Amino acid sequence: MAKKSAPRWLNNREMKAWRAYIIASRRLLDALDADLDGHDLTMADYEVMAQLSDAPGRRMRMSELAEVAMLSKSRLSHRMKVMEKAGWVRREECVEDRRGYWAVMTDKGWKAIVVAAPSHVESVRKRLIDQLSVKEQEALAEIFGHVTEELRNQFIEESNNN
Amino acid sequence: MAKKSAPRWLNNREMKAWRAYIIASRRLLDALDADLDGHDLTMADYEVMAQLSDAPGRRMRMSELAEVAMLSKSRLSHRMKVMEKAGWVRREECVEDRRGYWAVMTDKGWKAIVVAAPSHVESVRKRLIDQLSVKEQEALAEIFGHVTEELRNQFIEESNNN
DNA sequence: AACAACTTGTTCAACTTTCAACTAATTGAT
DNA sequence: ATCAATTAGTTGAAAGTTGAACAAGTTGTT
Repeated sequence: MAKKSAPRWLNNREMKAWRAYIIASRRLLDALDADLDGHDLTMADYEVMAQLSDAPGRRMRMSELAEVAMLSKSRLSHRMKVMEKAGWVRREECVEDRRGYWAVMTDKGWKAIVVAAPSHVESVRKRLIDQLSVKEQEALAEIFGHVTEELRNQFIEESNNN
Repeated sequence: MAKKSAPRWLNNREMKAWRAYIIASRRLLDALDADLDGHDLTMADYEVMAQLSDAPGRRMRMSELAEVAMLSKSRLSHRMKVMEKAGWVRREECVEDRRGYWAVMTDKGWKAIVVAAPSHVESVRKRLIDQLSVKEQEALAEIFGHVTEELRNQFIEESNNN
């Protein structure tokens, strides 16, 4: 991020887009988290549980789970300890690669996510999705799909330029 | 969030919009934070400093600062302690309301934000704004402006229905 | 004037997240 | 086969965040 030339400040339109996005996102995430509160879940934990419940056999390697839930391995490790204590997941040694572990969703965990999911989806609808027209939903997918893709490219570039 | 009727799951289009948004947002925020790392700032601290630098006299009441920077009072209080130790801000007793304090940006803080800002703006451009067409920027502002407004309405409704 | 209700801002303790260090197992090159 | 390099995952300490409790000041009502 070294700078040479004069900074290209955001013009009025750009600033509006950026501020609207950052403010709404913060508030939205707060609201969604608050809605999940009654289920003893945060968005991050919900994401872990949701990903796990979708995986074949409701089990996934720790690393892969960290990846898809967008958590660091360390963070996932700590959260798993908490969720394990709550009886929602369990860790099993991995035979194929004896360094590794399987994160496995328990029946209790499955029941918990089955109860939480409808209310969470309703919350996502109410706070975001149902507020948007079909066109806007499509725009959202298009815009942010592109942003993710570009972030990935930039990450690769930056890795190479070391 | 009490549920009665069958859950209205997200259809394919809705799911795409939601997932694209949540994934990109997480990655984007991570990237922006990483870009700020060299300036010893997080996004949250940057926001505090930016708001303060915009305020008349580069000073603002703690509560108002917490409000505009979207932090809890408690969190702001803690961050201020850290930033005060770094010499970027200072707290002054408030004469008009003797319960209160002014958060005041120091010269050192001003210099720090003046250095950080161009690089942060460049980062926001590169990761988001410059990736979007004019139409997309306008769509973003429109969509998320509306989401924030609606969140506010919902908050008021929910407060009344207690 | 009295006092309840509210607001400002801090603090403490519990909890969460980060970062670097670490063990153990696997991979790849010679 | 050996051994350096990489990968999987955990840990512990430090830093950050939350939420309730609190002191002190202000406001509004009677």
